[in-house]
Amino acid sequence: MSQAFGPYVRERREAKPTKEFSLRRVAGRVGIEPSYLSKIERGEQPPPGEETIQRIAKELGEDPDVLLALAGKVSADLLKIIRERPALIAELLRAVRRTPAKRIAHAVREIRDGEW
Amino acid sequence: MSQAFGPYVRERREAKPTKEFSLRRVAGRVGIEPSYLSKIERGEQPPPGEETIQRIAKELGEDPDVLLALAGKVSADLLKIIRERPALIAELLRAVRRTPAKRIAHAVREIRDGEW
DNA sequence: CGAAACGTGTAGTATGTTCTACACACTATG
DNA sequence: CATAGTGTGTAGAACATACTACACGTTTCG
Repeated sequence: MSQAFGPYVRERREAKPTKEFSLRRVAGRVGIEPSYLSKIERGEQPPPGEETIQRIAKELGEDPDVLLALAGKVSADLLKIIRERPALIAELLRAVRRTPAKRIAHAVREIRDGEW
Repeated sequence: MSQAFGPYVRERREAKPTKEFSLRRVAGRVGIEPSYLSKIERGEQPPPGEETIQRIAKELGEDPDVLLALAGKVSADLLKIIRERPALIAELLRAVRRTPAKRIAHAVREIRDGEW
């Protein structure tokens, strides 16, 4: 669960063209110790907490949900959505487990735009 | 988050007609210390871990997802479903956030049975 | 009435999570 | 070449999570 997150972040960060994305500067803007980010990127430490991951995502222009998933986590706001109607949403999630992306996207459109 | 779980479990357990549902016996079958269950039911301790909640749910015939929600948690298998396709499922969940239950149930049926 | 079962109080413990602080050796640059 | 910046190593620490072990007084019931 934690071996994918670090290297991915490193790769994304190093893909940036400017010197503004040195490990130390990114760590500084994210608000963590450089040594901590270093260990995380090399997978020596497990991924940081959600808030820190959100800031890393913003900093690197990555999708927070994807980054959180790589860290084995799920965004707190999604958890809240589930907890508000657990039986219903659990049913929905288990229904989409093996559903092709196309079909889910179609359902999203229907839900949003109203299908009647 | 934790003040609802305990009392709800207590109420459900005490609603059982037989002596097989004494705190001690339930704790025994669930595999935890009676004093621990006692404290949980009175909200003196936070809810137990997911596995324990699952066993309590089974023992009392309750919906595990609902019990987990009362404990401020979400089932690990649902988290896995999200983590497998984070962007897509996150979009789906945020789309259903304020959608009436009826409409979600309709979408579930469509997803399951195929709407074309 | 005595033993078994009851619920609860007290006192811990093991493990995981999420970080900080600082020193070090190397590299790039003005 | 001095200095600023780089990534990393070591050593922890604060806090949360998820429990156990056992003793105590009370109630139930054969």
